[in-house]
Amino acid sequence: MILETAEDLFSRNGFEGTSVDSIAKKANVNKALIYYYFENKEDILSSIFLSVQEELIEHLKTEISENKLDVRNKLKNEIIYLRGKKNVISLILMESLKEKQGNFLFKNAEIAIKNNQSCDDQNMMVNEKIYLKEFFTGFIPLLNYIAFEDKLCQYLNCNKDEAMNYFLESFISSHFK
Amino acid sequence: MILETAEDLFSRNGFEGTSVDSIAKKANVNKALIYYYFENKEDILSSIFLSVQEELIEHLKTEISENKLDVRNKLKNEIIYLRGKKNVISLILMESLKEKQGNFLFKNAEIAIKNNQSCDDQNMMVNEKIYLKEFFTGFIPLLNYIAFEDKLCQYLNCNKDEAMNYFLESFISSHFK
Amino acid sequence: MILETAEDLFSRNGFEGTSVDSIAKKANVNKALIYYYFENKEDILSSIFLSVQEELIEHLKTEISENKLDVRNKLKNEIIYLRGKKNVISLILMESLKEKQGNFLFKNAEIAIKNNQSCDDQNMMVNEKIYLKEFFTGFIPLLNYIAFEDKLCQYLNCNKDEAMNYFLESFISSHFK
Amino acid sequence: MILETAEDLFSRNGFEGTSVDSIAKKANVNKALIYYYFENKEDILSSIFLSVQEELIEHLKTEISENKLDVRNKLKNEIIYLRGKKNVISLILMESLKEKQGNFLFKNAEIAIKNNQSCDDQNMMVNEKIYLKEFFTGFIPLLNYIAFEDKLCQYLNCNKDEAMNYFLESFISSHFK
DNA sequence: TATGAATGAGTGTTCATTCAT
DNA sequence: GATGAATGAACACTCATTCAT
Repeated sequence: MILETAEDLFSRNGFEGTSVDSIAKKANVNKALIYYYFENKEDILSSIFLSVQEELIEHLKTEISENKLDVRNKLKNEIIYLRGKKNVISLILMESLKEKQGNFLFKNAEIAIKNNQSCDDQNMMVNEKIYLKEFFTGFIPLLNYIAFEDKLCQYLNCNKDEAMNYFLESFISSHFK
Repeated sequence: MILETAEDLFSRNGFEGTSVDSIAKKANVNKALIYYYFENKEDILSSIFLSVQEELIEHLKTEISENKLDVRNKLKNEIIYLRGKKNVISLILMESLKEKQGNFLFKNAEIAIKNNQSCDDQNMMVNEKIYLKEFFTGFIPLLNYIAFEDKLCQYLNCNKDEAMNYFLESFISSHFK
Repeated sequence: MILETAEDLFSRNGFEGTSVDSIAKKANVNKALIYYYFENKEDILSSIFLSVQEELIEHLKTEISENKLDVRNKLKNEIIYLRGKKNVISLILMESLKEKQGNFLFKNAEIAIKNNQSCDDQNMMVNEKIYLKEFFTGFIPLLNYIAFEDKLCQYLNCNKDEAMNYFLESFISSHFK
Repeated sequence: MILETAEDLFSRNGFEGTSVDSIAKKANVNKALIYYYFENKEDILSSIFLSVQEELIEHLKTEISENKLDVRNKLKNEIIYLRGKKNVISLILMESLKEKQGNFLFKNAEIAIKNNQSCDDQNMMVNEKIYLKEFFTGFIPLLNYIAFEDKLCQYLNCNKDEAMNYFLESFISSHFK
């Protein structure tokens, strides 16, 4: 409950823009209790990141098995799945841009890319070239789509399904030439 | 000087992660003087965003004129230009993900996309489809490359020129099929 | 075990500088258990003081019996004995200087002085004059020597035996003219 | 004003037993203002100690000049002078007993002892032996007398002048044999 | 006895902002 | 323009203490 609330607030206002007080209040727990479970505010963030990573690994396993679908439907399912992770995705993108942050985003991209690689071609190594390609034309656009979808639909005054279809079309035609 | 310092600190630590005190100290000005020039902390951020937008418009004008170059060299020049704007790009990406933020990123993308459009085909409207395509397969990857270039090169243990070439290659082959 | 740990931490960091948490952690007991044995934090301190007083009385009894030794050797033995009580002595000196503290130090001095008096001259009352003399030229220098011995040896860069001998010499020649 | 108040509260309740809040309240200043003048709570303590040391050095200079008086009257004047420093003396004694504290007490004792030495015998070095003698039979009893005078008079139910005379008598006869 | 979880009030410290000059 | 001083509210974090089991 604390972690869910923290994730929500962090993703809305950023890590520094969220007070532990506000987490406590929204999660309906005593502030001191938060410090009973977490060493400090940073530890809350780390815990969120840790559980995301575990979930990602778990998710990638299940993904491999549903091989029957075509690319478009696979991606559609992926987007629907990722929408549920919108908050944490925004948070990761946001915090990864800061100086102090570690390589959480890069590491997770590596995990995901390695996983995809192993489907297509078992022998291919994840070298810099592949990493950069997958990262900037696959990973980043996808995560940013999830993070910006709502706001952008509002800005463009279009509905989400339409936007998703347009995004899918251009993403597929660009990423899987 | 104040704006430059603020831009630097905001981009490193985020808006909320930066105190007006720290800006004053680093810019070597009295803290109260900052409040003489700016209404409040938010106003500093707005001013940065405003000048970025003006600069973007100016930049897009000059870009049109250098039509002699091929796509690759045009992009290379663009990346070299944008590298000088790394801080503010990180800042915009970072802050645009927050709830309270407006549509600054979307507006600037629109300006840039319209500009590009007008080169290729003056009559084509910037509809949702085009916007989404350009935004997620052009604008976002490019800005994220600028923002993450240094950190990612460190993570992958490769040099910037190599990384840029790989990025350019995959960006061109995906974005300009 | 709790009392020993508390004594140790109180003497190092002072009463207010020591948290019940830190006592529990260092004593390897549950924090709530401390409150099962002691009413509150103050009660821990009182218990320490109480047991010190009991020990003092016991100690003074045994002291009388070993009358065969000369002053110097008696004092030497006393210092060696008191060294084992260094922590609690520091604690008493420290806390006795605070406003809220009672007369624990004065009372114990009285007990000790009365005891000494009764050896020399049973009929002599412990009047103010004697008390003040014994307190400030006997009790206080001795306890402070115990409390400061280690730190002072480090400061003066001398060894403990040497320091003790010098202390004994000046203490005897001043206190037992 | 802040320093005076802090000195007062620190000496009553100890450093850790005094909150910055309480200092601000009693000194009638905004709490944040305290942090405008001092880096942190420790810095307040250091500042007190620093000014004490400066005052001590200044005081020792003036002391040398009034050579006409006999020992007893000199000491009496000294006690009257030190009474005005009662708070800070308690504080120093108290804090010096803690683990984390530096050698402030020892250093000041050294300054004072060196000064006295130079009066009596210019050629005599302040070696360990002299230091220990002066520290434990001179410095410590005197400071403790100042620190405990009031409380002890209350405990013994005697008046201050009487107590001072008794103390002076035993101090002189022990320290200046 | 013993413990994990919980809490209200407090801690030191920093914040954005203002004011008098 | 420019500054040192000032402030109330908030900050992250810890405290002594309690409760349910």
